[in-house]
Amino acid sequence: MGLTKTEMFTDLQNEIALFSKAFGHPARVAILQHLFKIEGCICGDLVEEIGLAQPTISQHLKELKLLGLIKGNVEGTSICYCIDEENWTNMKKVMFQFLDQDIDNKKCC
Amino acid sequence: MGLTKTEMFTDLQNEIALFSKAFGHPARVAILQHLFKIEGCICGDLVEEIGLAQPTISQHLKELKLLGLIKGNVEGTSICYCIDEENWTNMKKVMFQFLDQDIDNKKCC
DNA sequence: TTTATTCATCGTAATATTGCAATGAACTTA
DNA sequence: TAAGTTCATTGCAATATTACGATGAATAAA
Repeated sequence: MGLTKTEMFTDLQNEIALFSKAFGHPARVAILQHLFKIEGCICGDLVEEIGLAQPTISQHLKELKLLGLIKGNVEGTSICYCIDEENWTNMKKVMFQFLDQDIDNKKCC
Repeated sequence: MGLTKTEMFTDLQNEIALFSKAFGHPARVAILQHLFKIEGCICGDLVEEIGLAQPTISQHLKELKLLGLIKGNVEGTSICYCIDEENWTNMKKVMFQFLDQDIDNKKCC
């Protein structure tokens, strides 16, 4: 029914899923990569950089901001976005722990 | 329109998004965690373990298999699933490179 | 004050995802 | 062969996501 049954899962599992969902669209990946490349803030040229319409970019930025991965500061008529270092570091810890598991399934398969 | 414009992005960006999408549902996170915990194969008890209906689990397994993150071997009437180590390692490389960027945005924000 | 710029929000259309009942396919066992 | 087990597939309903035109809010510049 398009409705994820979050109550059946642990907080950690839901957290991993939420972070992953944020990275689950190439536009958001591109936005984040650009923010890293710029090494600082980005004020305005994301629309040209990515190539989607302005409301679409704005929507993607909103999602990333809601999750806390980026933050935005008003700067005159434009807004300045950058990675939220602290939250990014926390997210990394969670994701690394999930991804970086070693496995030894010689038992079968 | 619900339709991602993949052609606007690089192969890497799309790849990161696809992997992330796979982790973007807590049921798939739980399935993968269980496969790691078991340290080998899992034949059948995933439905009880997760708590969703059998067709739903089957569908999630299919997605993970399609991406290559897990593989399944027929074993009598049941099927034995386990992590595909090689593909998992490759995925890790891609995801780590994306996630593990250091940033120094003292310039603003 | 008027106009321009920048970005957010609203509304809407289209596609995607999630979940499950019903059913089917393949194998095992009696 | 008949019945049981295990898992995949089909079909459907409901919700979520993506994208963008139109519009609005806030500020800057003329």
